[in-house]
Amino acid sequence: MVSISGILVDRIEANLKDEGLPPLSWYDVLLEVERAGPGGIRPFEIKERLLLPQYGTSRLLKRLADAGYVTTADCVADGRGQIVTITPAGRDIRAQMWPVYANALRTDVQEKLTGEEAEQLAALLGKLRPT
Amino acid sequence: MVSISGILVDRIEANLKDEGLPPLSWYDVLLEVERAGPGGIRPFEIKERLLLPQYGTSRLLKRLADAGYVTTADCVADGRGQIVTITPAGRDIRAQMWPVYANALRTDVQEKLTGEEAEQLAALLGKLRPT
DNA sequence: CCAATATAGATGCAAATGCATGTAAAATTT
DNA sequence: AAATTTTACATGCATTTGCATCTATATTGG
Repeated sequence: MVSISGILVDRIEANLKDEGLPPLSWYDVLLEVERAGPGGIRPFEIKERLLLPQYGTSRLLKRLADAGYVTTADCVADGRGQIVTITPAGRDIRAQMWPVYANALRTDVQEKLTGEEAEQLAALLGKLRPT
Repeated sequence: MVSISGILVDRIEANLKDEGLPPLSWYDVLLEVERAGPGGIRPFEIKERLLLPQYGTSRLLKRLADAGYVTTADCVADGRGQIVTITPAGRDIRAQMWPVYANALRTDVQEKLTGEEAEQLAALLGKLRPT
């Protein structure tokens, strides 16, 4: 990543790697799956919410499943689809990632921005997020 | 790219691709090389300014050279190093990329932010940029 | 009901990236 | 000035990404 605001993401990635934790994209997916609760979530929903390409979603989920962080089951309501649910290990690793995520933002960002500026930034970036 | 502000970058990338133009990273490097003027620039300087990994810089420059957008020559003052300069074709392609870049920002960003907000965002992101 | 089309997901192949390491030429140390 | 360390850049290998395409099920139109 180069240019503009990739800096934030790069910092978080670097910190996660230093801690021996998975990349940020895993966090995003795990969060969606965890939020979905026991009913699980369909891969295409993850794709839509995270704006990931279809093949990216497919492979990310494969890696998460291989790592034991999610499980996938055939969807009874739709023979084409799957239902993804989080495992205890998945919950656990996401919990470990969260403070690194937050700290990377707090440490690196607050070094250069005031609290008010950080809030403004968050708000502005939030507005950019496609609906 | 997922998360936070990668959205901006993704949009620009998508627009560049639609126009059949090279990726954003090429723009960044070309801009540095062009700015350096006839004296050229050393790869390690590009690496430092763009926060690219060393191997990434090396390969990016190779692709740019293969595409005919830059030329590399041995550095007389330092036997280890090189001097990179832009070619007319390089200047040209960067000029083609610029409006796409700018428009992607203007179109996608200004749809959701007021002019004032856009300026704030640029200022905040600028502050994050490591020196 | 059948044909055509759309949707969910997987995957082969090529290109890009990350990591570790290699080579060669400074710069520094003693 | 010889030995050591640092700096500049390249590259082999594994992982990841992008693109195109494939399979299978669902939906829609006649």
